[in-house]
Amino acid sequence: MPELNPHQKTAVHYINGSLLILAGAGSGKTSVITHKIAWLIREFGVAPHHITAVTFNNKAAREMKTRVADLLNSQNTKGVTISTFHALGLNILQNSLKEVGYSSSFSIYDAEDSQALVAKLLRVDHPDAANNLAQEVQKQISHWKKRLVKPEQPPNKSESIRDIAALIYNKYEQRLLAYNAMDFDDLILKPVRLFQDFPNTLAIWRKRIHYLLVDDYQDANACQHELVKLLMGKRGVLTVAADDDQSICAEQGAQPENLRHLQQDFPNLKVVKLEQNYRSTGRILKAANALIANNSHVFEKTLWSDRSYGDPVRVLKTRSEEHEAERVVSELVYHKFKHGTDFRDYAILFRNHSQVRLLERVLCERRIPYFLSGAASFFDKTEIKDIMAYLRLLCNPNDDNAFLRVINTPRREVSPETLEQLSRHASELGASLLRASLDTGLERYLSAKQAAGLRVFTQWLANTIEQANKEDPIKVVCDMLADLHYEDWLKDTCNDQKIAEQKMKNILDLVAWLQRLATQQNGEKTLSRLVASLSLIGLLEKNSEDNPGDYVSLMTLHSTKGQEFPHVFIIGMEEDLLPYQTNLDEKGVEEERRLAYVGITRARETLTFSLAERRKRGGEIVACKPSRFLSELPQDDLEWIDQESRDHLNDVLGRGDGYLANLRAMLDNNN
DNA sequence: TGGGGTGATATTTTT
DNA sequence: TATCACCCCA
Repeated sequence: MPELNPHQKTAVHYINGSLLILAGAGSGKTSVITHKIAWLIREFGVAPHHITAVTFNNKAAREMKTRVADLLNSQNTKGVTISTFHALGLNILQNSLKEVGYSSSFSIYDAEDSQALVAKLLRVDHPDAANNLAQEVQKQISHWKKRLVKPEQPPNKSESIRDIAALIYNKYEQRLLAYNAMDFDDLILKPVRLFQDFPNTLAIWRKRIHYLLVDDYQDANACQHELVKLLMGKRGVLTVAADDDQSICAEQGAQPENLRHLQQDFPNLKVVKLEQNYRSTGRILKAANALIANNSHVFEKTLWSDRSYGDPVRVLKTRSEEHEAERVVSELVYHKFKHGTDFRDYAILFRNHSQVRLLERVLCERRIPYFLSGAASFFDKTEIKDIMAYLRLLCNPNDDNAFLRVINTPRREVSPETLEQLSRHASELGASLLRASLDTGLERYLSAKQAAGLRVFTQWLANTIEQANKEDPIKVVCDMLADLHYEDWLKDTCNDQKIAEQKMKNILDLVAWLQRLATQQNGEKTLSRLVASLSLIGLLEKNSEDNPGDYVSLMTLHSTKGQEFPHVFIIGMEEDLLPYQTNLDEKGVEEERRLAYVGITRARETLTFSLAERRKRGGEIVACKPSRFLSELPQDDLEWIDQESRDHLNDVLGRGDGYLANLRAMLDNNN
C-alpha cells in the first residue's frame, strides 16, 4: 500500500466528529475507509465491536473485509462489523423479533417473490391484467418504501399504476406479515420503524456502534439515510465517503441530494475532498472534468493527476452499428497486437444491453474471448429458486408463496382445483396452506385421490421440518435433495443432459455455499439463519468477481462502478442513446452525464468513443446525431477518426508479411 | 410436455 | 423489427 497523501491522512485521522469524504473517481476513497478502521483499532485502541462499516453490495463488503484484514495482519478484525446495508438491517431485526412482530424464521422475498405476491393480490380486481401490472406495481410499492413514505389513498378507483398500487399497498403489507415474510426494502424500513417506536432498542444499538463508516454514500436512498441518522444520534461518529458525480442509481431511489441532507442533519460535519486521481492519464481526467462541469454540484471538486498527459481521446465515426462493432473490435485487436497487452486490459462499455448483440457476433467471428457481465444472476436461476423455496418453507411453514412454488416441482399431480380448494380451506381456518393441508377437515373438500396426493407431500414435508429442527442443516438439505429425486427430475425434464448437469452443479454450489456459511458464521447455525444470510448473497458476485481468464470485458455503463481498465471503449455516443431518449429532462440529462462520466473515469491509459451515423431503432433505420456530451469535451484533446481513414486490420492484413501470421497465431493461442 | 403461435415490449440494477 | 415470455393445443 502506497503512502497516504495529506488529504487522505486528514480523513483517516479525524475522529472527533462526523466526516464527509468527498472523493473523486480513482482517488482511493475505499482505502481511506479501510485505513481509518485500522487506525481506530491500532492507534486509538477502539474495541473492534464498536466499529461498523457498511457498503451497498456484497462485493464491496467482501473487498473491504479483506483489505482491513490485510492492514491489521488479520489480528483484531474479528469484532468489526463489515456488511451490506441489508445485512445490517437483517441483523438488527433478528435481535428484535418480538418488537417487530415476526417470528425467528421469517422469509426474505426478492423482487420476483414480491411480484408474485402482488400479482396474486391484483387478480382480485384485475383478473386479466394482473401479471402485466404486477411488475410495475411492485416497483411502485418498493419505491414508496425506499422513500419512506406511505402512499396517498386515491379518492376513487383509478387506472393509473400509482393508484392501483396505493390500493393494494396495505393488503400487500398484511399478506407479508401473515406469511412471516419481508421484502428487501423491509430490511431497511423495519429497523427504522423499530428504532422510532422502541427507544430502548435504539439505545442498545447506539451503545454498540460508536463509529459508523459508509462507503458510496451517494447511492443511499432516503430510508437508508434515516437509518444512519437514527443509529448515530448525537454522539456517534459517522464517516461517509461519497462522490455525487457517480450517483447513477436514481432508479434505486438514490438521491444526490443526500449529501446536502447530510450537512443539515450533521451540522458539525467536516468535509475533506480527495481530488488526486491515481488512475487515469491527465488527458482522460481533463475530459472527465470538462464533462461533469456541466452538472450542478453541492460541492465543487476538480480531479487532477500527476501521471503523464497521455494519448488523445479518440472518437471513431462509423457508418452503421454493424460498422461500429467491426471498427471497435478491429481497433481493439490492432491495439493489443501492437502493444502486446492482454484481452483483460480492455473493456467495451455501452448504455443498454441491446447494443451488445452485434458486438458479440463480431467477437465470436474473430474468435476473441469476451466476458459479458450482468447476465442472469445465480439466484435468478429456476433450480436455485426452487431449492431456496424448499428451504424457506422448511424454516417458515407460513410461507405460502414458497409452498405454491414447491408443490409441483417435481411434479406431484396436484391440480389447480385441488389448490383452490386448499386455499379456501386455509382462509377459513385462518392458517397457512401447509397447515391447512395437514388439517383433517380437508377431506370435506377433496376427493380421496386428491387428498391422498396432497397428504403424501405434506407428511413428508412435516417430517423434514421436524428433522430440520434437530439435525445438522447441511445433512437435512442433502437428505431432502435425495428424497426429492431432484437430480432425476432434472434429467427427465431437460432435453439437453448437459443443461441438467449444469443445473445440478449449481445446486451443489448452493449446498457448498451453505456449508461455508455454516462454518463462517459465529453464533447460531440454525437452518433459518443460514437461509436468511443466503437470501442476501448474490452468488453472481462469485462469477463476476473472478473473471479468471483473459477476456475482453463487455458491460453496461451502470455495472462498471468500482472497476478500472487500462483501455476503455465507450460505444454508441449518440443523442437518444447517451443521453438516452426517455431521460431528457434536466435532471435526467444530468444523470446520463454522470453515467458518461463514470464510463470515462474507468480508463487508465486510453479512451476511445465510437458512434454510428445510422442505427436501427424499432425496425427503422434512422440517422443519428453525435451525443451532446462529445461537444462538451475539450476539443483539442479529441482525435476524430472518420470512416474514410485507415482501417487498422486491413492495414495489417494488407502488408501480407509476418504481421498476418503473428496475428493469426495470437488469435489461435487464445482459443 | 413441449413446441409453436401470439402478443407485448423495447433503460439502467442491488439486496 | 426482433426477442421473449406465456399460453394453448396436440
